Amino acid sequence: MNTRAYELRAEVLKAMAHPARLMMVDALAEGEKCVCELQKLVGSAMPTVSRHLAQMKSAGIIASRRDGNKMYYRLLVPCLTNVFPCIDEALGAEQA
Amino acid sequence: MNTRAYELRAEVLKAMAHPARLMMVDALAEGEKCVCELQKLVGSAMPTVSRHLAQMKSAGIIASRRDGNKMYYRLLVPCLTNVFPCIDEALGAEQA
DNA sequence: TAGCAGTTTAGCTAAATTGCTAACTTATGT
DNA sequence: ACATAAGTTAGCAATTTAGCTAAACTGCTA
Repeated sequence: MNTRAYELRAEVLKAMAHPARLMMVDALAEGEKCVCELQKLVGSAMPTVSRHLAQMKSAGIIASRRDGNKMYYRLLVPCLTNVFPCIDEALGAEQA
Repeated sequence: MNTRAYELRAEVLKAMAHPARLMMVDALAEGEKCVCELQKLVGSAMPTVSRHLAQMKSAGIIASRRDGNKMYYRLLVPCLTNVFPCIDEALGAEQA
C-alpha cells in the first residue's frame, strides 16, 4: 500500500469526521434529501450546511441533483454506514 | 439519535482520518507493534508518531502495554478495517 | 549510579477547519 | 421585470491540528 492510497482514504474519513456531517450521512442513507431538510435536521446556518455538503461531495461520498430551486443530495456509498455499529462498539468498550 | 452520539462517532473517525494513523491502524490489524516499528513504518519523527498514537488511544480504538522499555500498541476494534474496502469503492466510483 | 534506548510531554509555528454574515446566483411565480 | 425562495461563494475571526526540536521520563544494564 502506497502513501497516496492512505491519503485518499484519510480524505474520505475526514469528510465524515464531524457530528453534523455524520448526521447528514445517516439521514441520506434513508434516501435523498434537499439542503433545506438537512439544514433543519442539523440546525446550523444554511451556508454552513452547504459547505459541509460540498466537502463530502468533493470527497466523493455524496452527489447532488437540482430540481427547480432545490438541490437534492444522495449518498453514493451506502456501505459507509456499516462502520457505525463498529464505532459504537468501540465506544462501549473504551480503554483496556 | 442524539447529538452527543454523533460527536462521539465523529471523534473516532477523526482519530483515524490521517494518512499516518490509517497506516498504523492497518499495521496494527496484523497484531501488536511497538512504537519503534510503527515509526519506521510511517517515517515521521518519534514524538509525532507518539502523539498520533495518543490520539487514537484517547479515542478508544487502540490500547498500549509496556514491555521493558518498549510500548506495544494493539487495535481494540479490528472491525474498523472493514470500512477500507468500502472507501476504496467510493474512490473508484467518484463523482456522479 | 551512570548511561543508554525507547517513549512521552512541552512549547512553538504554520496550516487547516469551523462557523458566521454578507453578497451573489439560479430558478419560480406574479 | 421584480420579488422571493433555495443554495453557493467569499471573507473574516477563533479554534484545532500537525510537525518539529528540546527536554523530561522509564526501565534496562554495566
